Amino acid sequence: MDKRSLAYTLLQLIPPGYVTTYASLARVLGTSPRAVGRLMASNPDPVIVPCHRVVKSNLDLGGYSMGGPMVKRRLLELEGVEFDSRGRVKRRHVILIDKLLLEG
DNA sequence: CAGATAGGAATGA
DNA sequence: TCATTCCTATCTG
Repeated sequence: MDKRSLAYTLLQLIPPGYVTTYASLARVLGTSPRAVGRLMASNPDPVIVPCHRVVKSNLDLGGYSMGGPMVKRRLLELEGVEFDSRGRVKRRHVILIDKLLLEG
């Protein structure tokens, strides 16, 4: 299984109202966070893949191709994700998927 | 090979 | 907490 497919599969484990981080995905994939960003940026199916549920490790939004970060934030808010006054995702919405796999 | 990226971690204040 | 600095994997030319 190539890393791109695996990344997509992992994203499907993140339910609406939650997000994960580039670093967390990168640890599972065995690559770098930047490479994960690459995978998303060159995403052929940005609608099928919920790539808006991936944010930076410091809980900043990160980038988004389809309309910019503003659109990304709207999508997350629609799913129930809350932001603080500085535009960061609140902690209770964050799922570190690599830790999830370790505990499970 | 050189440059650019939807990032991260260590460091210092 | 913030800004600075350096690092990484992958893509493009």
